[in-house]
Amino acid sequence: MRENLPKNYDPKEFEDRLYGFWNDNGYFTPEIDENKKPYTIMMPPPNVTGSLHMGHALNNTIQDILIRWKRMEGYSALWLPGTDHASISTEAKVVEKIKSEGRSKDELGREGFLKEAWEWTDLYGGTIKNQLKKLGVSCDWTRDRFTLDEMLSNAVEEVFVRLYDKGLIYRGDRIINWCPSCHTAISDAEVDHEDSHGHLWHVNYPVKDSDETITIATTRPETILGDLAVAVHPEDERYTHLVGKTVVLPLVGREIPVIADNYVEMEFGTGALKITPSHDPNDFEVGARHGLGQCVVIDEDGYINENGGEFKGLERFAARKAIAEKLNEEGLLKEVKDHDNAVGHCERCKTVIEPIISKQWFVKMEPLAKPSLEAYYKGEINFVPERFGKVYVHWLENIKDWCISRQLWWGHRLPVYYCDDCGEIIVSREDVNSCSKCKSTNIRQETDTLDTWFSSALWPFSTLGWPEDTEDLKYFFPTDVLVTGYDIIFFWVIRMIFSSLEQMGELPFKDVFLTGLVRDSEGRKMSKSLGNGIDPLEIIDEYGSDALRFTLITGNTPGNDMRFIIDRVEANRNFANKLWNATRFVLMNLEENMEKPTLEGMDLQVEDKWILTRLHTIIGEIKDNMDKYEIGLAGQRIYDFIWEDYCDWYIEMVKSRLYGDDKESAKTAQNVLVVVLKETLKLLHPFMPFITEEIWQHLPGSSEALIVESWPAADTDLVFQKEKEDIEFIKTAIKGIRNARAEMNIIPSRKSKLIFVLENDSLKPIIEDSKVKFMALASAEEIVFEVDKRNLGDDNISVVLDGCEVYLPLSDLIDFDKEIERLQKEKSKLEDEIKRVKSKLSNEGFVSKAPAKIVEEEKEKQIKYSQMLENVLERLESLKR
RNA sequence: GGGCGGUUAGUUCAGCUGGUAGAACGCUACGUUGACAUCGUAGAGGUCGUUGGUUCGAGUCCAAUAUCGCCCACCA
Repeated sequence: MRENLPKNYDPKEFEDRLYGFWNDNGYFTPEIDENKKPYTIMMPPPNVTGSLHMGHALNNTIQDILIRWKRMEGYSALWLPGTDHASISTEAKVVEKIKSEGRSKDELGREGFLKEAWEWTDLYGGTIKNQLKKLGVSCDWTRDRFTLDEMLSNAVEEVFVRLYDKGLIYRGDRIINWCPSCHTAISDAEVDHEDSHGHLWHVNYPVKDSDETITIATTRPETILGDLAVAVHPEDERYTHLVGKTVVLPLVGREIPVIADNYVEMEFGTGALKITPSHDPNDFEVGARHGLGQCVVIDEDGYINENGGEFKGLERFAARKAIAEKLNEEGLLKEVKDHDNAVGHCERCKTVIEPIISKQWFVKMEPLAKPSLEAYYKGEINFVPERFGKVYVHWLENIKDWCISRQLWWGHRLPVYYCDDCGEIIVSREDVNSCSKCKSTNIRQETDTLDTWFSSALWPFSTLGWPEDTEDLKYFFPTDVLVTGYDIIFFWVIRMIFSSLEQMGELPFKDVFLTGLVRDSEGRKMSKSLGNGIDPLEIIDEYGSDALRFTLITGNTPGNDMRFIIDRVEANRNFANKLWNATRFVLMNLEENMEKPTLEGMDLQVEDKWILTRLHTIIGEIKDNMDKYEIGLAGQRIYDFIWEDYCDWYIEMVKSRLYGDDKESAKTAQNVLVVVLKETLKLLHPFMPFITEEIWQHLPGSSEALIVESWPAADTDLVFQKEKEDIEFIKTAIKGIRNARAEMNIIPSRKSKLIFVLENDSLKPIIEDSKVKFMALASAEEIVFEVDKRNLGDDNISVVLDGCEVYLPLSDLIDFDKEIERLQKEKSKLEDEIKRVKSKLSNEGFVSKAPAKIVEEEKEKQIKYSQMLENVLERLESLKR
């Protein structure tokens, strides 16, 4: 059954195969088991027609690590995947597609367009899911959801109706952000403000029946056409006498009042502000306060309408230019200044947003925001890293009503019906055919659809079957952690929280793990327009999924942006290769008949106890790291353990036993090698699932699948303090000897005799016990002990250690000047150390105030280093003679 | 105008509740020892942006400041 591992690490050979193996065996699908604790993560649904980018790769890797870890810890772990219909984004793609075929939305009509959209979805909907599989995501595909699924659409309707009935959804004429290109309203969150260089036009408005003029300042002269007042600050003495008077609107001739309002900043511009209630959110407010009414001059396409007189039909920016010119001609343009300000752009298409008055549907936010803030203040929401809590609070404290209606077709149509006879508005879960008030059948459904985030806000529970009281919902809700990018806190995280508090009465998750952005190697945001995006699939193809995953989660911290450096992927691929080859080594040295590796009845040697101690130490440390979401640190610890402790030291130390005559000792080593390797594979599995599973299945005594093995627990019976210290000493000695030999340019093939001169007997058994290790790892040919170093000649290299000196007689090879130089270096190192320790210990404050333990350690160091220095000095003296 | 983050070895980044600065890559020298050259051994490289403060002791806490970047924001 056990076959050999192929000679080369080739992730392509097994990654897809293992994904299929896991998925086909149902390992991703958790059982609803009351004896187990649930652990739930909802995958942030990518756009249904999107494709995988590094951001997805990062946060899905994190989720996969968490879910695999918890699954191994024995939880019933559900990771629910799905996709988002992404209304505006998908609709734009479909519009573009039909446009390229010479057709338009209007031609197709609603039904026809939706048919196209579904075809598009069917065509591209599977793409990102298949790409995610390449990454190794162990999510439950049997519970795959789509925001337009019937089940989720029911949830959307239910929430809409409930909120409406509670008065939390209302319809109204408000000033909203209009995208003239996407031809829909969008919410505040969907507007990107970009600083742009513009101008500040100072325009004279003549005061009626007077020679006076009042000069206003505006960045948007085209909106003059819609002005309904000029406002000044109530306390602005320059204008007090004009308040209440009337001015004549240039170009238009309309007579409008001068009003006083606190909103006006006296210092800005001229201190006089034109008021255009229909095309500026602030002016809208001012206008409402003063009962100015409305005057719409820009239409939904961004063109001046019939209210614009001679400018009718001009595009808004052309109108700006034309109007500025006309004002200039008429001598009303006092001056034009350069002026930078933030201009709102459509997040999706980058078109400049036009604030317009429009009848739209809104969610009243204040009552929903309040509980969300309270939950946070009570400490019930844990942001990782914590600082994002402030972002959350700031947004909620300044929240405005949420415009949820979109003039789009791809999405959830509002469950709203209008009676054309009596004007009744009916909001209903079921289709409405007749008016509940006048019984008329002259009924039509609202044509608008909902903001795509309205449905994703319900994701944590709509995916589990809510509003039905399903078994899934009862068992898996609330979820445990949300993993997503900090850029969608406003769009999504907050909305899920208030939606869940409102509908479910509890938080949708306890922890919010926020990832940073993956940038290119120069720190730029990856973007299509720059063409600097790195395709995760290409990386996987070249280096393997495990290498990519490991790269994404190490060497960075949550919430901080990271640069994608290809060299790091290569390094991690090399790490996988290292593990692969270490396994091959273990396998080729196993007895054919080994069935189940065990520590039972084994006569553990000192290095066996050392590696077990190291293993069980990191098991504990990794648990701590994982509990704190320090997954990068956890990964780093396993990496170091495998490469340094296991490969560089343990395997090397154990080789002589494997090849030696002592069969029992060899057998013990074999068992420890496999036992430790298998525990290590478990620890590494969440991070590098493919290679670990592949190796696992090749090892003796393995269960059928590592993915469902249980997570290692730290075992104090396998922590051996004495043996650990002994091996640490041996390592230091070997390193010291190697160092000395390298500095003296002694080639490794030239073996040397090691003469140990001990300060006392305590080290003797330890050294004797490790004779073989010195032979192998320090190129020794013989080990002897000498009591009196005066018996040794000068033709030695001397390595000074804590508690002993090691002499290497290599008379013919020794360049004494070099040896003196080397010892001088040792000397100054030790002197520096002693100086540091002494100054610390002579500091009255340190000795009296620092913890006794720290002081004691420093004292011990002083003695140790002094002794070592003495030995070095002695040695130097004898060489100089 | 507010808020936040970065500033640590040539490069990319770690560094938890303060106690002699770490990794990877790169670089230098050596190495065909029976897993691995996608490797091994050894080495060089840092006044932890600057200035103050708290402390016996600060990369680590506090305050200023410089610089880069991000987010929010109704001075038109």
